[in-house]
Amino acid sequence: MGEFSLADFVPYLLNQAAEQTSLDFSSIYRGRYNMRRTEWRALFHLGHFGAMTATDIARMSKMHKTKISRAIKELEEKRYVRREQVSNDRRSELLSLLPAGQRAFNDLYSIAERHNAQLLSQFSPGEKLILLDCLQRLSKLDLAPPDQSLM
Amino acid sequence: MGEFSLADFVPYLLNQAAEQTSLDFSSIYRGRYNMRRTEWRALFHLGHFGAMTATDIARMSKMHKTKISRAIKELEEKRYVRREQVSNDRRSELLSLLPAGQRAFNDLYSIAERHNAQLLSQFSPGEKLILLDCLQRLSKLDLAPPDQSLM
DNA sequence: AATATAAAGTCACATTTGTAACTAACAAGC
DNA sequence: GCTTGTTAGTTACAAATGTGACTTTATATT
Repeated sequence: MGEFSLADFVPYLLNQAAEQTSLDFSSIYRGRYNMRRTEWRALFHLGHFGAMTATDIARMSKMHKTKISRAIKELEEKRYVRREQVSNDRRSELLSLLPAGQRAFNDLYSIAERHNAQLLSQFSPGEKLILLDCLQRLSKLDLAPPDQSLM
Repeated sequence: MGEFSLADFVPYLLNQAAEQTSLDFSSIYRGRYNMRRTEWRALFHLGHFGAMTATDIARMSKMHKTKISRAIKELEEKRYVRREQVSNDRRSELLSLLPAGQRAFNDLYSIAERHNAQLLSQFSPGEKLILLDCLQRLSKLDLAPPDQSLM
């Protein structure tokens, strides 16, 4: 590798890009639904992957469990999410979207989709493939759906 | 448009990747020099680009000026940075590294370099080129608001 | 059964951040 | 001179976050 510049420093670049790309979208879920980023993320997981526990969300999103706890509390007060005792383990609560939460998710999801498409539109198909693959590898995402049988 | 997954949502991926990749490095500048991330970033800018004002750092790093202000205050108390009245405009202060700051920068810079090389080592040369190029384009992107009617 | 260990989730406290108001210095217009 | 507006940087207060302790429940060992 040749000369090392700030412009080639990956964590820095990722941060800059993350700031830049999430700015306008955050104003939307905040303005429309008065949601914080952690709430949007939790809602996204529940809407996209279906009902799961707070621990599942924490594992998949890599957010700390206290952040999840607070986000869920907010979403519950907004009547977006409900808790259920579903297993024989009374410690864990299965979270699922209520109608209002489902509507908010559908709305924001479609906006996210368009926003994402717009961001990616500047890249060629080959660049898109490599970019997404590299980012997934860098983030070491654990996107495996929750396996109930393991719990 | 095909199936849209969280794993393909660029702002989300960027955030995850940014968190993941800056984690181990942050423990270094925190453990060795008791610096927060904003301090490290400000120090990085001063070390890499040379003396500049707080406003310059804010503009280049896209951090808010209050964050910069607090970071500079900390760096000044650690005797890493000094302020100078250099122009005829007495509002602005030129910031530059003091010897201890320069040493900290050199140390951390070389670690960042190795850390970066290690992060990139998992990618092929072609992937590296595309990844860095895409990230640079994403971080400089100035998107028009997708839909004004949303506000 | 009794004990120890661990997990799900919450709470309390301290740190960090965002927002808006603020001071001080400049700059333009009248 | 005097406004009016702008910029550099700081401060104060509110909001968000990280950390660790805590409660309750489950599991493993003896």
